[in-house]
Amino acid sequence: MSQTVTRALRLLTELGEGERSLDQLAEVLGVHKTTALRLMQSLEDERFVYRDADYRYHLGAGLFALASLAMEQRGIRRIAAPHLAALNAATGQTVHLAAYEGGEVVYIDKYDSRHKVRMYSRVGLRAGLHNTAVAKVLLADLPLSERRRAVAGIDFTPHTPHTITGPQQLLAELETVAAQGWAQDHAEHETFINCIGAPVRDASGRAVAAVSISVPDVVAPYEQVLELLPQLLETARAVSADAGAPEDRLPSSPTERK
Amino acid sequence: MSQTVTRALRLLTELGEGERSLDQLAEVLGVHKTTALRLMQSLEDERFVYRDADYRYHLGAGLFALASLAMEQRGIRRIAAPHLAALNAATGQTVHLAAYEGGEVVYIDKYDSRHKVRMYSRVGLRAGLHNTAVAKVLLADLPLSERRRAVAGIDFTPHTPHTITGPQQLLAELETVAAQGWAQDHAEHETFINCIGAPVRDASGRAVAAVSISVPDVVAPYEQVLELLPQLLETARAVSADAGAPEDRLPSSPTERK
DNA sequence: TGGGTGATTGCATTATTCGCAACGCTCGTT
DNA sequence: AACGAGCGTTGCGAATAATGCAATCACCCA
Repeated sequence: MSQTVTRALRLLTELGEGERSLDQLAEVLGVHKTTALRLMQSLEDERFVYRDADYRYHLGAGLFALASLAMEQRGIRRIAAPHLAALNAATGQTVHLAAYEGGEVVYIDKYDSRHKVRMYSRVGLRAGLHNTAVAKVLLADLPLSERRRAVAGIDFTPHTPHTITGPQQLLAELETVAAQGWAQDHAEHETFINCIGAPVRDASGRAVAAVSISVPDVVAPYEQVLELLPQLLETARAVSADAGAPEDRLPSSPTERK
Repeated sequence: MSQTVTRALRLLTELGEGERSLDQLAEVLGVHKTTALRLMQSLEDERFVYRDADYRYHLGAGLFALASLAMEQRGIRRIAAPHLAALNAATGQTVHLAAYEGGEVVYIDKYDSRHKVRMYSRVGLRAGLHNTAVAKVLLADLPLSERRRAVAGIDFTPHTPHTITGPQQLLAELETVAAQGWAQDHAEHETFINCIGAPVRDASGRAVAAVSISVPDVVAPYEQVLELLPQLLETARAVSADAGAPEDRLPSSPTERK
């Protein structure tokens, strides 16, 4: 593990909070400002940061370029985009696209609700593995060994009275999810939000992403959220089809839950 | 300058091209794979990269998170988004948003043409300083000293017969641009593409970004592109107004060129 | 003109990175 | 079932590259 790289990345993360002077950055790392300077010079050289006329550092265009390449590499995002936009337009609700990556589930796209209530989530952030619909969908599709491993690492701190509290319970839930082809988060993450999620499959038949709709209580109660299920499954089906998923892995009509 | 950081960033850039194995990455740097491994471990720790089941490295979610923060910090991008989308929808042409940053001009947003012809540009990439409409707009707004400095650093390699070939010519052109409130690229970058660009100002009155429309010859000739000028200026005006630009810095109707 | 803030550079010290070699793991082959 | 190739990982001395200090420079304001 490289101390130098870790420091440089921490500086980048710090800049994510906003512009910083050299002294402020040195302070963050607890190093001499000379050290911070040289780290920043390298970052500046590669255009990951730039300095404005006041010598303040900002995140730079190199980062954009890289991020936009990364996004393109996730072809599923581009394929999904029009379908997600349509779903967002049709339902007016918050729509997320998430993927499994190295033991965690991260949001890779988001379409905001047309209501004032905004969700606390952002592209690049992790989704809770045991209390979000997208994570359940993705975990449910993993091979059993990896699924167990992922579940074993979860911190089951309850966020709400409905939060799943242990690995056994989650594994059982994942079986249900796998069987029915969709997942829900019934006030498990936030007391006032319900979600439903469905898998998106590519040509390999594996779930490479998950789509979800999130609805706050104030907008619609739980029962009405379930009524959106057909639209969600249809969206997931359309995206999967565009991604070349085999016919027999496409979701059919919703099945009864439990 | 930190060798370690530079290497780590080069690895990230390499991953921008696609997934890579550890050996491939070590090869790129010309170092022992142990060295590459430890750099990557640090990057992985901070979620800038992740490894798939085959131990191949990919760009990771930490990068997305950071880039999306960086985008948010550029408030102008969010403010401009609906107006750019509208301009793109109304004209059907490629629309760019660019900003000046540390001596260069970079694209910070892009809306694709609805025609098959796609432009070679991408969010995060640099725009040529002497052969693009957006750069002319932004350079024209700089204080004279900085403008001269920026112009001094330009490589005036001609791309087309129309490319501006020297600093004097460019500085003169920038005067024109500043006076008329918009810029053009008349086949200066690519023989078959014409652009027009206009400044977006914020509360300080400075040009913090530039909007442009790019049109390939095959879609419409130069003269027709100029007919889009009122729409472009109106868009720039609307974005500037939303960004709190003072009334007297807003563009008025187009003036005659030269 | 002078003092203060903040960035930058030269240099000696040493912590940190580096490459090597050995180990371990997985997978495909015989 | 044993073998071997291919890759990723780890332990450890060698030495390179990062570090902090102090001095210098550049700029702004009183």
